[in-house]
Amino acid sequence: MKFLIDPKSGVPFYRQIIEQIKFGIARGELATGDRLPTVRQLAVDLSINPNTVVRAYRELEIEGVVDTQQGSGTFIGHQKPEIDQLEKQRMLDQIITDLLARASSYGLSLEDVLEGLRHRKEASS
Amino acid sequence: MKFLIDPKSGVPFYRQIIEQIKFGIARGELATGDRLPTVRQLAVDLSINPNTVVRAYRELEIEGVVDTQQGSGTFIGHQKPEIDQLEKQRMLDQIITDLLARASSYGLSLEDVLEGLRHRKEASS
DNA sequence: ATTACTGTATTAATATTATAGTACAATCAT
DNA sequence: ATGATTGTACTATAATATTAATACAGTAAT
Repeated sequence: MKFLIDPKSGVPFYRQIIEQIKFGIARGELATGDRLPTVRQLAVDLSINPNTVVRAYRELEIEGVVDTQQGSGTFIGHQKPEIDQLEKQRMLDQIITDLLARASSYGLSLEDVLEGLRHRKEASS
Repeated sequence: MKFLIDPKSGVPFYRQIIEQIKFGIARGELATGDRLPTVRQLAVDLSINPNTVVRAYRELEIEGVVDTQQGSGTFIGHQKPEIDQLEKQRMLDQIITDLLARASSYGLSLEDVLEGLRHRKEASS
């Protein structure tokens, strides 16, 4: 699984990591027992400080989402985060709200956006 | 439109304000030209400092979501019909590209987004 | 025991957020 | 022109959140 953080989003790095791991689990890309990148490796990949990764992993462990074992690594736990369909819907709402706000500031309507997306869909099929 | 902030959410006040205004626009409750509460009034309503409201409004203006006019107030952004068609199309492409990138990082497909937008459309009609 | 990897802990530095206070400037109704 | 309302600008301060630096400790393979 690939990780990406957006420094301009205003969302703290460690929270972005947490979100991505939760969603990775929700969509089945990460399953129980899977090993996460090491603290140092992910820090290098994202060009951030290892402690920032530590913080993300630790919060996830407190929630029971991951198991960490000193010396061997951090793994996806048995207890799945309560993210499911509701959380996914919330994220979709968030994304669409941002999209529409941005579109409207350029005089683009919901219909314009819908039309644009339909074209994308055709183009990709 | 009523505003509410949750001090316990961990989300900065100014960001909560921004979110609520964007959401209001997205669901049609706030339309172009509508006037937002004054800086001072909203500060009183939410029991926060006026500067915090200022910050929210300023960020929204930078994004082009609202227009502020000293002396008269802050308004939902005026659309700019003088943008030519080509520029509009280019902007739409950009917005959609950004949208899909963000959506896919959360495991949301183009189809998910389309579906979400259709719901918005129904809700607003 | 050594080596190289893992996470852990503590402290320090920096950035962000929120508040307070004060003064200024544009707009509008009168 | 006046007065009331609007947003703007600036400084200062404090609290909190976030990130960084550095040293420590467990695990596993050799």
